[in-house]
Parts: sequence; C-alpha cells; structure tokens
Amino acid sequence: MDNREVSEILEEMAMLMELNGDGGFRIRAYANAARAIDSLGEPVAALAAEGKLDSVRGIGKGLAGRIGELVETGCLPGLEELKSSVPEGLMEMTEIPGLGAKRVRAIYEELGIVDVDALSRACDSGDLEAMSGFGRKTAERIVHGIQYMQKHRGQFLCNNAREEAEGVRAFLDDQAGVERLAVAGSVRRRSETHKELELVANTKDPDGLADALVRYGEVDEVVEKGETRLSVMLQSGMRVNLWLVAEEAFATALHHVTGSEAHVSQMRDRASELGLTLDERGLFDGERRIPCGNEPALFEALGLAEIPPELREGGDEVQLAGAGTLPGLVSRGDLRGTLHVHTRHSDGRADVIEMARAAADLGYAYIGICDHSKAAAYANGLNEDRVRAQWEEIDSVNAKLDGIRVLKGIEVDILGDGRLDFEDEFLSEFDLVVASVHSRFGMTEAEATDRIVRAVQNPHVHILGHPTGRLLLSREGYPLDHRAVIDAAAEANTAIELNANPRRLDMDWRHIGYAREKGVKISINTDAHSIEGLEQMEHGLGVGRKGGLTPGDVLNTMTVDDFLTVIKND
DNA sequence: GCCGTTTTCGGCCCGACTGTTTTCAGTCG
Repeated sequence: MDNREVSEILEEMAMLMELNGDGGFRIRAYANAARAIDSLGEPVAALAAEGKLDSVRGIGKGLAGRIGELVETGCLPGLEELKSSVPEGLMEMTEIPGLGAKRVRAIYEELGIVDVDALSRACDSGDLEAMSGFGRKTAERIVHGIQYMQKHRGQFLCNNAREEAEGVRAFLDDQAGVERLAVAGSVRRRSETHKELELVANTKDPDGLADALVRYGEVDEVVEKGETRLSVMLQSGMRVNLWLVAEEAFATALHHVTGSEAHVSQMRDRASELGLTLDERGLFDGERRIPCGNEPALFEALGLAEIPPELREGGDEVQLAGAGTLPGLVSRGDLRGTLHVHTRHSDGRADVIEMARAAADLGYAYIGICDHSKAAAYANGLNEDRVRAQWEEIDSVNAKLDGIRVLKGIEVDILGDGRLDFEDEFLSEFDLVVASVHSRFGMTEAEATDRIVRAVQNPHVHILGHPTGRLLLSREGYPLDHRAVIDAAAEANTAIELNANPRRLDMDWRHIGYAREKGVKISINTDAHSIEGLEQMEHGLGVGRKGGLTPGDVLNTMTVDDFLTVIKND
C-alpha cells in the first residue's frame, strides 16, 4: 500500500466522521495525518515496519497504531463501521462544488436527502433554498454542479484509463493463440477523458480469448457477448470492448475502432471518391479485397500520408494527409527541459536536488523550479525572503550537479485584478516566471479575460500557467475568450502552458491550432509536485500532439542556452 | 487525536471569497 493510498483512506475517514456528525478535532487529526503522509519523503510501509510512524509530525501513538494496521491488513480500524452508518450517497454529494461535509450533513438531517438525484429535486422544488444558511444562489450553484457531474458520470481521466487499458492488454497478451493485439479507441487517440476502453485482437482461439477476459480479475460483469465483440464492465466502472477480428481485417478494424466516428466517416468518403469501399472488415474494390496488412498500408492505399491516431478527430486531417502537409508531431525525445515543478519549499514532496536528479535521470538538460508565491497560503507559498533562500539552495545544487541546469523560477499568483503577487522588480530577478490563477474562479468571461490578458502582458511573465483553471471531470474552468488571450500572448511574446497533469490538460488542445497560427509558443509542463509527477509529461505530450504541436512550437524543446536567451529577451 | 509546553490542558494551517447574514459559517485552493 503506497503513501497516496494510505493518505486517501485517512482522508476518507475524516470526511466520513464529519458526515457522521462526529465533532471536534479528531477529524482534523486524521486530515493532518493524511497530509503528512502525502508529503512524506519515504514509504509509509517502511516506517510502519520499523515502528517509527509516530516520529512523523502529525502522527501520534494512536494513529501510528491504526495506520500500522492499515498498512498491514489493508483495513483502517473503524472505517467499515463508519461506512455502514453513513448513507453511501452523501460522499458523492460532497464532490459537488460548494458542498462540503457540513452542508451535506445539514441537508441530510433536515431534508432526509441521501443522494444526488434527491438533492437535485430539492433544488428544483425550492426546499433547499428554504433551509437556513442556504439561498437561491447556492441552490443554483448546486444545480450547475450536479449537471456537470451527471454529464461526466462514467468518464475517466486519461491516466486511469491508460493504466486500466495497459492492464487488460498485458493480461490478454499472455493468453495462448494471440497473434495481434492493440489498444484502440479514445485511449489510442489520446483524448483527455474516456468512457470505454477498446481493444482489437486477432487470435487463433477467439472463444478462448473471450473466456479469458471474463476471468480477468478486474472484471465485474459481462455486459454483452456477440460474434465479434465482447463487452465487460470492470470493477472501476470502466467498460471494456474486445473486438475479435480476422487477420486480414485487423488493420481496418483497428482503424475503425480507433475512430473517431467523424474521422472514420471522412475516410470512407475518401475511399468512395476512389471508387472503393471501406469498413471495419476491410478495404474493397467491388468484391475484391485490397490487402492492408497494417494501418500505414491502409492509408497508402487511399493515397494518404499516415495519420497519427491523435489527429483522427474529423477535422482537416484527411485533407492534410492527402496534400502531404500533416504536421510532424512533437515527441518525448524532442523535449530538452521540464519547467514548472514544485518542491518541498511550497507544497511539493521532494527537495530541489531530488527533483533535479530525477529530471536528469529522465534525460532533461534543465529543470525550472517554480514554487508557489505568497498569496497561495494554502500551498505554503513563498515570500520574497524564502525565495532568496531557495535561490541560494539552487546555486549550491547547480554547483553540485553536472548535466542538468536548475533554473530559478516561480509560479506567481495572478491576483483578482490581473496584477501579480510579486513586484515587477523582484520578478525580473527570476530565470523563469509562470503566472497562474488559483483563486476567485467565479468571474464573468469579460472579467476573467481582462485579468488573464493583463497578466500575460506583464513583461516579466514568460508563461501563462494552466489558463482556464479547469479540473477535468470535477470543475469547469472559468470562462475565457481564448482568442483574446492568445492574441495578447502573441503580442507580448508570452508562452502558454499546456499543463500535463491529467486532471488539468489545460490549455485545451482545441485552442492549440489558433496559438500555432499566431506563433505563440506552448510549454508542456508537468506541474510535478513529486518525483513521480515528472512522468506526467506523457499525458501533456498526448494532448499536445492531438492539438498538432510540432517540436518548433514547443518552448521546452529548446536548448537551455536558446531558452534563456529567448525568454530573457521578452 | 496531536502537539507542546506555560507539563497535564488548550489550541489546532490560512487567507480569501461567497452567500447569507447583519457578523459569520462554510468552502476552497
């Protein structure tokens, strides 16, 4: 059981106690312990084994015993009892923005509401706003939150979907008789969220492979079983569709199942323009099958350059492939630096030197340390004095390490009116300034756009961080006039971040085309808060490629010298 | 339930925002 899992269970415990109406600071103790373990530099299991859990600040004798049991048995004492006494739906209600444990508890006690649907009805009927402490605006906000939640119910973030998909793929790949196997669908297209997993297989023993999938440990139930497709539901709630296809149809089936629908439809049009027919079973000239051993052969047969899966969204990709003008997409090997990472100085989990070494191990030549500024008090943001102390540390790390350059950066808060959390003179001393919004999300589009544009225009800002503030599947970003922001960035020569955190993936890839058109550089940043967080880069690369990013569009493909020259000349 | 000490109990991360109040509780990052 890793630190994150332990931390999440403790947090769940704290939330359940609060929902249960347990008062007092016992709850806070659990929440504190959760945070302490989340920011722990070493495995909690190792500490537990050594009996040293209570040496962690925030964990005393009592919690040390319980956490020890959790690590050993997977069960936190008291958790199951609490779960059975708190209605299940209350937990989901707390996920609605604006609703915390206290209000959910009040709603439950006064109106007897135990799930999101009943809550939605109470908003409509006016029962909710009649409660003391609630009003019309709160009810409206909750309705909005519920709608967002329902729209995204059954969807999954790309990191979770990719992990599940890889688990299924590896399991199926081990089965006897499997000749060809591939993950398709939206995971292959690198969409930011997913509803279902699609796999395409060619095997000598289709029945055997279908039976194997049903036996897969994560499978909850069989949803559908047909001639060519087996659908199962995983315990995680993710649906898996396994397509069993003949060898000669593998490439066209893979293309069909990869989608998108709009893209596939364009490809069929292309085929019929050539007097051919294309479907999942193959490419045909009348009755005659045109052999396509793999996808490249399929594209070639249609007179097209190979279209990377990421681009298959039914835009202009087929046309570009016909003209031979598809963008040459950026890949991991093109990236020379990783910018915007956090350390223990604010809310990260590793030291400067640990992050720098990890980045060097991943092959980066430079890393930009960008901790939070003072306005981000919740994240232990740095004031000017603490920044200067960090600079000294960075100097000594640079003196110690070969092969990687550590840049002095900051993620400076954009204040409500678009001013920044540090004075210009101080900002000018950093190697790298990322400016981001972390507060006041309730603005109108005009207000939010003015605010962002003003920050982008500041000559000391190099990169606009996560432009919309969205959290995928849980919170919409503030509304923004994206063209106005991109225009301002082009004018001011400010780059825009593509935040690679799978919960953000912000800027949205759909705006990348316009940014490219305007010559705005995009910086693919992990926003890592830990060493493992550095590996989130792949998610940012996926959606960046989806947006058509080429190496030349990306800020952190530059050498460190070019990079510093370019951004210092802003 | 933890911590620190003023050593056996009182305070607990923090500041801002929002909506509901009319001074504040709840939520959030």
